[in-house]
Amino acid sequence: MTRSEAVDTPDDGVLKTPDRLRRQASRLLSQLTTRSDRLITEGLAQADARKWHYAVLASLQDFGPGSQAALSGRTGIYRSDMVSVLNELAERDLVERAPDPDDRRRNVITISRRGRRHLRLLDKVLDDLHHELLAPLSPAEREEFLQLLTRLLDHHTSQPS
Amino acid sequence: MTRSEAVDTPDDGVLKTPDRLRRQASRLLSQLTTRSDRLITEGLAQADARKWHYAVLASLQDFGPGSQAALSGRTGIYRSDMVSVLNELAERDLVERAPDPDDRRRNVITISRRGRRHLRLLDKVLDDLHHELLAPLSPAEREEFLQLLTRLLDHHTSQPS
DNA sequence: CCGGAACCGTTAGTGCCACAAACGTTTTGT
DNA sequence: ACAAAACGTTTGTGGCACTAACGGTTCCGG
Repeated sequence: MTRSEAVDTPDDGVLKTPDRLRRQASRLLSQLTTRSDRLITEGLAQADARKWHYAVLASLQDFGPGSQAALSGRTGIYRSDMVSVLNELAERDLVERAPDPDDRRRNVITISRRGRRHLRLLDKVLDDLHHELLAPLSPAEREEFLQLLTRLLDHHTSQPS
Repeated sequence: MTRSEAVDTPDDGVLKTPDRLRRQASRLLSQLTTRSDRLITEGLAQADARKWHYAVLASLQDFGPGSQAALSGRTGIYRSDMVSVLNELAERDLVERAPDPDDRRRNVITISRRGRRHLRLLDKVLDDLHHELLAPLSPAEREEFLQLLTRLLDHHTSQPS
């Protein structure tokens, strides 16, 4: 009978996480984002895509051709990382990368016909994935959730201090 | 006058992000989490801590000493990564790591007096940081936000399929 | 008109995080 | 008694956000 606890500590806290952790917004955010990222990444992988592909294609579709720097600005992807994203897109013939005759520093990126078709597919795939991601929320709650996220993000992107 | 666009394209979309991206929950989540993580990481760094330190210390305080595997379960930190976290905590004398005489596979991790004091400091620091993180939301909205996050996370941790 | 500053795409590399694989040691189940 | 499992540890992987530096090009001020 060396086990001095088992009586008044009914072995409850085996896998339990402290409440202070459970209620931390930062922790909830990062854990949920981990799940969300995995969901999206795996879903897009089945369409031979990564989430950045979608961002670039959507930006091209909605705002027209642009330089890599412009795409970086629109999508938030770093220009360093943009290179390999465009390599992947170009090698799948979803975009065309051509030197800009007016400014020989630049490449002009254009979405192709296949790119447009692929974008429609990805739109559908992502729609389904987000349905799965937000499954437990009612339509009104989803809207509320997006609003809260947007407000928080706007706040922290405009005044980073 | 070779610039053939500037007229009917009033240079609107320079930094603009497509609405489909702006309204993607997964994207909002990961962007906000990036900001949140940076905020927390930098804030904790000023207290010579990382966020995992807090998770481990809080778990020890709330549920008592435990093996590294138990701490992994409580905090969600992988056992591989737990090693270096405990090294850092032990080298700061915030926890004690001793072999378990009853099961020589295990180490028993115990929070120290200094650890308890440090945990109180971190609690305060994190409280301030979360105040900053959630600044744009009213108290009711913060509660709503936490609820939504919790429900989503619970849903995706219980049934991962 | 010329020289430096700024911009462009690109390469390489950093640090953090979630996670997987394998290993020696020790304990457990049958 | 012997295989299976658990434990702590080391090492490695892949993704992401981000920095630094580079050669090439264009812009701008004197």
